[in-house]
This record gives sequence, structure tokens and C-alpha cells, in this order.
Amino acid sequence: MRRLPTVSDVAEVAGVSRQTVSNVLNTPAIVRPETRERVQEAIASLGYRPHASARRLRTRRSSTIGVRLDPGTDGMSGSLLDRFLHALVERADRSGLRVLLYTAADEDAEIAVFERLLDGADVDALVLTSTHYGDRRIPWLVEHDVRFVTFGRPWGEHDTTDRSHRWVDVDGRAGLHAGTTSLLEQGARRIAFLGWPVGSGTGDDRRNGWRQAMREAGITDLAGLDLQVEEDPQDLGRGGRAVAGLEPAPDAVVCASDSLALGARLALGPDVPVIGYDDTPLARALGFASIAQPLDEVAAAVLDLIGSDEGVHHRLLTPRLVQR
Amino acid sequence: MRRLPTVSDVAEVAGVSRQTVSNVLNTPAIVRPETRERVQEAIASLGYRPHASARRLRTRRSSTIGVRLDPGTDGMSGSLLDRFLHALVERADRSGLRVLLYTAADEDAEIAVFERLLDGADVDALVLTSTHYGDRRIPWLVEHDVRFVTFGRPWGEHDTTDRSHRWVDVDGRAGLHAGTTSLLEQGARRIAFLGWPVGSGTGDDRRNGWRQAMREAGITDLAGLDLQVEEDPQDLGRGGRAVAGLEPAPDAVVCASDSLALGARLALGPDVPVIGYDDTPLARALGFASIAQPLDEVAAAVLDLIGSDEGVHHRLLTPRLVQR
DNA sequence: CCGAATCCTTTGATCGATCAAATAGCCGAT
DNA sequence: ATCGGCTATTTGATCGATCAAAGGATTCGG
Repeated sequence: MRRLPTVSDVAEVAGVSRQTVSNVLNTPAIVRPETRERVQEAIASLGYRPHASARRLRTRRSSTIGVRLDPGTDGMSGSLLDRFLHALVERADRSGLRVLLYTAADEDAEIAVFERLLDGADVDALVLTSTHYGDRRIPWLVEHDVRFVTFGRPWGEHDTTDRSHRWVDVDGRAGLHAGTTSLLEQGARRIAFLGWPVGSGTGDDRRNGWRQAMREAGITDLAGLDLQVEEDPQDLGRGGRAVAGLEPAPDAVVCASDSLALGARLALGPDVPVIGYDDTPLARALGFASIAQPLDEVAAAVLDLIGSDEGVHHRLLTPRLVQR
Repeated sequence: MRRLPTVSDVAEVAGVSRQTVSNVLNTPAIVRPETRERVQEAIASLGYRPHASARRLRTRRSSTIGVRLDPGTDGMSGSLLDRFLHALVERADRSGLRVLLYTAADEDAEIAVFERLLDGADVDALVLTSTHYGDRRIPWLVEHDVRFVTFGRPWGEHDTTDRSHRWVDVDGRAGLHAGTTSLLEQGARRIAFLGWPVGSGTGDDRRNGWRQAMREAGITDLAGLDLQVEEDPQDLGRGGRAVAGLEPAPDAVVCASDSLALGARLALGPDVPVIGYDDTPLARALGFASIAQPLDEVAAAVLDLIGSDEGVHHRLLTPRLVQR
């Protein structure tokens, strides 16, 4: 491979000094327009590109953000993370940022990874997904003054307005509220909610959306309609059995996830409206409605928060109901 | 954040020179055991970690491999890429390699990305997925002397034994052969193949596995059993309709993908055995059998080939039939 | 016509590591 | 005792960029 041109080569061709070339690249405003143009021509003619590692060594920043690839299927469901990652990488690229992946088996391992990544100046910001109650990673990062944004609200102890913790999240409550309302408008009254046991932030948030919509419609007796099952990848029928056991049968079901919705759909058949969450290929394939997270907007917001020093420190986006 | 210790700090504490510290890290064999131990203690006590960017600048290698995140759902299906990535990142980590993501809308854009990544010394090897006939990326990479491994055989013009192109792939033919054979053993005779139109490397390869197994069972008349449909994410029913149109009905169906299998399953009901490909959550959810790619082995093989300079230049792995 | 104020550009040092070549220490053979 | 032949360690230079501070034009008021 040929030797790559350096700033010095460009400087020589343009008849200026290294630093002026550097200025054209980093602070073009302070360079006289004619000079700037000459330098830019030289850059183009040589096909010069800054050497990322050299720049990082000097500036002590990597222009790289780290994203964890979740180990299991828990947390963000596979396809969702995939779509989020794609949106993130694409947008990051436009801002000259790179995306580096990492994995870790548990929180302690993840913190060890943080140390490695940060010490080596590999990344200068992190994006965390699947946050939960008592997440030990957050205080660690805050304490070590690491720049990070979470996709997911700080559930629990942390104040959601804490300025040291920047986050982006999707308003699951609004999503389920919209879905439930849509079913009510279609005439359904006995609408069941199929979700996870109380205690997960996202799950409870979604349940509340259903609750609120039902209450607004004057339906206050939710006894027996609030179904809670532990999800088990080995046994996707649980949700279905819970729904099938309802007496009398529900008019419709809103769910905390597409895989729960799948169970409901298979148990009740295509005539009972079912709404899932995440709009995964599963929902598309089986033709049930689902609530889609605006992942592209999430990615944009995440990068925005990573980059900005001031202003808003969190953003709550509204999902979209995909009818089918 | 505190100033990080450097080689010089370690050297001072251990009472040796910078270079000796460097040697302990990179070529421990040439350092006298006592000295090595003293240096290692100093490293541990200071909590020293090499600065990745400085090392990269000097060595001109990044210890980072680039992986493309496919734009659409075509190519590797979402969940598959996800699982592959996870395996890759985890194994790469053990070898001290990082995984950087990139995206590109088409092949030309991707080649432009290659230039950026390589010039900036961001990555020193690439992993390509979803290769196809006449892939322009391959000759470009070979010509520019870039190290790369593809997950997927070079279909078409390239000789599969070409040493400049290293690849890892999963033997789809063997997978479908195993699946079909298993159905034959269960007594099925009229086994349909539901695949894509002739012309895609992977698709034809899978079809051949079915063909071969049928031939071996003495079934030579495959007329009408070889179904070819264009996959359309908006209309997953196509495969189902093709299968439902069979007269007489098939005993079983083997498919080139899980989403095709989904169509078949929905059209034929749970009593007709259906085998999909990729063992996605879809197969697990609906309970049909599927052929699983050994992604962890693939990841290991990819890294192996990236790292080694001699020896085997490609590897064909055998998938596993997951019965349900 | 001089000196101060601006503006733009250049020079030398530096980031933290490794490479290449030189040096020191040790052994046995002459 | 001297010298080559090893091995183990040190020294100086270097990778390609940016930072900090100094230098050179040009302009303007006095």
C-alpha cells in the first residue's frame, strides 16, 4: 500500500505550513479565504485524509462512541437493537463519529470494560441500552466523569431531571394509551393487558398507558384484565394460555411486547384484535398491529445529547401505532 | 479525570527503560524473567494500560476490525446478524480486537467507506457479510491489499480456492440435505422445497441439498415440488400460497428461510412438518424445525482467518438441524 | 514616519507508544 | 588477558497530528 500523504505533504504542495493545513481542517474560520482554498485544493489533489490515530493521540479524544451489544435476548429484543444500531451508525457517520461495539456478561464485567475502553482512549462516550432499577453502571460513569447517554429512562432512585444523566426514551405509556384508545374507538370494551409482572420500569409504564385509557373511557373495573406473565423464550405459549383463560373472553388485547402478542394472537385467532409492542418482523409476519418505537429519532436524539454540552439533558419520544 | 500512567512511569517505578516495558508487553520472551516480573508488578501497581491510539500511530495497525451493518432486512436477516455480531465481538475481545461498525447504502458507497476507514487507520481488517454474484467489493479489496474475510462463499467468478480471498461459510446444502433426510426417515415422500428463484448462490446451494437427498431416496420426479417465490417483506403470504396450491398436498416442506417457512406453516397448519432455515425467533415461536447456523463457530473461524497468515484460507461449517 | 493593534502564518514541542540501532554484560574459546 | 558471540537492556528517532507561543505582514492613529 502506498504511503499516505500527511499534513506536511499537503502543506508543501499548498506552499503553507503544517499548522495552517491543520487550521483549515479544524478551525477554517481563522484562515484567510484564499489560503484556505489553496490548501483545500492541495488536500483534494493529494487525496489527503487525516490519520485518525495521530489526531486521537494528540487531542485525547477518539470520536468514537461505544455501544454494548446485549448478551441475551433479554433487554432489547434482537431485531430492535439491530435497527437502533443501524440508525445510530448511519447518523453517527454523518457527524464523523464511529461506533465501536462491546459486550459484557454482567454489570461488573461491563464496568471493567469501561475502564479498558476509556483508558485506551478507544471511545469518548458511551451509549447504554436496557437500563433497569438500581443500575450500578450509572453512578460509576457519573463518578468517573464519563460522557454517556442511555436509551432508557433512569428507573427508580435517580431523578429523571438529574442533569448528570442524559437519556432518551420512548413513551411507552403514550404508546399503549394510543393503542388502547384506538381499540376503544373500534368499539372494544373488555380490553385485556398482557404484560410482565409488576416491577420492571418499562413494563409498568406500558401498563399505565392502558390503565389510563381505560379509565378515561369510564372503565374502572380492570379486575382480571391485567394479565402478568414471566416471559420465557422456551415457552412462548404462557401469554396465550393466560389470555385464553379469561372468562368471558376479551374483546381485544394490548401487550407489552410482540412476543406476548404472538401468544395472544395464536390463542385467540385473527378475529380478536391484538396490539403488540416494537413492531418486530413477528408482527408484520402475523399481521397484528404493533406500537413502533421511532428508532431513527432515538438515534438522532442520542447523538444530539452526546454532542451538546448544554441545554436539554433528556428526551422522551412518542411511539407510533402501526395498524394492520 | 486523573492523568493516566505511561510506559515511562512504569519504567521509572520498575527501574528499567521504556523499551523494556514495551518488550514485556509485546515480546515478553526476550525479557529476563526477573526483570519481567518486576515490570509486571509496576504495571499492576500503577494500573497502567497502554494508550491504544499511541500504539496504533506507531505500529500503523488498529487492532480493530470493521463490520458492515446491513442496511435492509435483506442479506442477513436481522436477528441472525445480531447473533453473529455478538459472537464476533465476544471472541474478538478475547484476542484484543475491537469491532467497529459501518454502513453504506450500496457497493460504491461501501468502497468509499473502505477508503476512509483504511486511510485513517481506523480498521486493519474487514468482515463482509452477504456476498453475491459479481460483488465488486472483493476485487477492490484484493487489489488494494486489504485484509478481509467474508462470511459467505465467493459465488461465481472467483475460484473458491483463491488464496487471496478468505472466507467462512455454512454448508446450506448439507443443512437441507440433513433436514430433508430427516423428513424422509419420518416417512414423508412428497417433500416440497420452498425457495427463492434460481440465481442466488445461497438459495441454489440450499435447493441442491434437498435435491440430493430426494435423489438418494430414489425420488427423481421433483416436478411441481420445486417452488420458487420472490420474498417480499410486505407480503409474507406468497410462500404460503405457493405451497397451498400444490396438488396433491405435500407431506412436508423444507424452506430456504424461516420467513418462507412461516408462510408454509400458516398455510398448511401444524400437522404438516415444515423446516425453516436460520432458527430465528420466528421458528422458536411457532414451533417449527429449522436449520441453525453455528454462528459462534463462524465468528471463531472468521477471526482465525483474519489473524493467520498461512494455512487454510477458507472454512465450510456444517449447520445443525433443530427439531421441534 | 514610528509604533501599536490586527490578523494570519509559522516554528518548536508534545501526545504515548514502538522501531532500529547502539551498548552493556556475560560466557567460553583462543 | 583478549576477542568474538550471545543475550538483555538502553538510547535516540519516529509515527502524524495539534497545541502554545512566537513571528511577519498589513493597517491605522498620532
